Amino acid sequence: MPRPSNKPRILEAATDLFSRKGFRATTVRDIAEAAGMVSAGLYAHIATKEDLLVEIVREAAEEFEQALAPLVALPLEPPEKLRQAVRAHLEVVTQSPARARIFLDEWQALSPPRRESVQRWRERYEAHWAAILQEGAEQGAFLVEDLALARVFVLSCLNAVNRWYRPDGRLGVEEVADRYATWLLRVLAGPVDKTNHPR
Amino acid sequence: MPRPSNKPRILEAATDLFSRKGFRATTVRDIAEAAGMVSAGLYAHIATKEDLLVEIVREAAEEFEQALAPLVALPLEPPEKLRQAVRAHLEVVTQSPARARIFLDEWQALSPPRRESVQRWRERYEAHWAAILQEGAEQGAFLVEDLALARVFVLSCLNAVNRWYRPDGRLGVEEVADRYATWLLRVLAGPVDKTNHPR
DNA sequence: CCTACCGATCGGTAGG
DNA sequence: CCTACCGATCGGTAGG
Repeated sequence: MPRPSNKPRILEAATDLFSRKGFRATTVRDIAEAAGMVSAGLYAHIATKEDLLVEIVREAAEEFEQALAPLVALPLEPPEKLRQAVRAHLEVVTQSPARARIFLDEWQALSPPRRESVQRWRERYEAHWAAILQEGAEQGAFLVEDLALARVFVLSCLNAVNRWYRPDGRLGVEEVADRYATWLLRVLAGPVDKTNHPR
Repeated sequence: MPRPSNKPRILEAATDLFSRKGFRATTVRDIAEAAGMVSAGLYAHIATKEDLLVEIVREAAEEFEQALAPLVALPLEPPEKLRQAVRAHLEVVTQSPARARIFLDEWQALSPPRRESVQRWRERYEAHWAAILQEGAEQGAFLVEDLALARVFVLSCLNAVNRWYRPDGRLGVEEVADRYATWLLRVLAGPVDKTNHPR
């Protein structure tokens, strides 16, 4: 009978600590204690503290990827696709807040060789958003002038939710997603000129 | 004749290092070297490394405050006031990027007693934005349903510019400010219902 | 602002 | 996964 490894406990402890205190401010002794062992015991499961951070970032990247990728291929009207993408992203951001925070911010503590692979994961995820916006622009549903800037704008708003959202707060994630989607669709709908003046 | 103190050099070095590497990853030896002295020499000017961070956050808070406060009292139409506020905020964010980053993020490395005064500076600044939005709502120019959420939304987008803006990039800060202001005004203009269907 | 230094703590290893 | 430990580095001080 294989008894359960404690690796998941270590990852869980590190995720919580890295997200709350930051990678540099977290010691291997902190992690070991939270996982119920002494610091030397960690090294039966990991090679370095930095590997732990990479592994958490990878988990988080997969979580974002799996939330969004299926949606991108769906045959939806662009506004509805955007609305569902906003909801999917915010669900990850609010329901795995520690992992999400590490994917969004704390990966920057990695040293250059490992940063680059993380950067590729991030670019791959952002490419899904580019595709959603591109599709909306091609179909004439999104009239925004600068798609690259619009993508940055959209993801800025959404990612920041990770910093302020609290599960016991005034708004649930569905409410935030609905309002944010509505607002972002106003941005993407393009200039509204009720008087039909030429611009 | 009072010769010029090296305190400004220390602050400048610490601002650069804290913003690039983070507070925890920056050593007092790093700062001293960048300021042209040995680490013990720092302590002729400061009491602790943390004091240095507090001082930088205070400088940054003042810079944001001085950019926005005069504007808030001006007799401008709400959309124009918002546009000018966006520009003022983004100018600080892009022209003092290191200081701004410390005001926006790195202050969280402070331990609880000092964090609280920083939090008050931040709340004071955010109150100006609340006032701008409130005024627009009262005058009927901004029709957004949830002013508190709108303020978070607006500041999220604007603050994130600090993370991606590069002086040698495709867009200058004026262009980013103009487009962002346009987009945010679409959000704040409220629902546009060209067909006059009831909602 | 420098030389010299300190106690604490860091990430990680040896050996079982 | 533990006991025992290591070299490096940390923020900061003494004394001038």
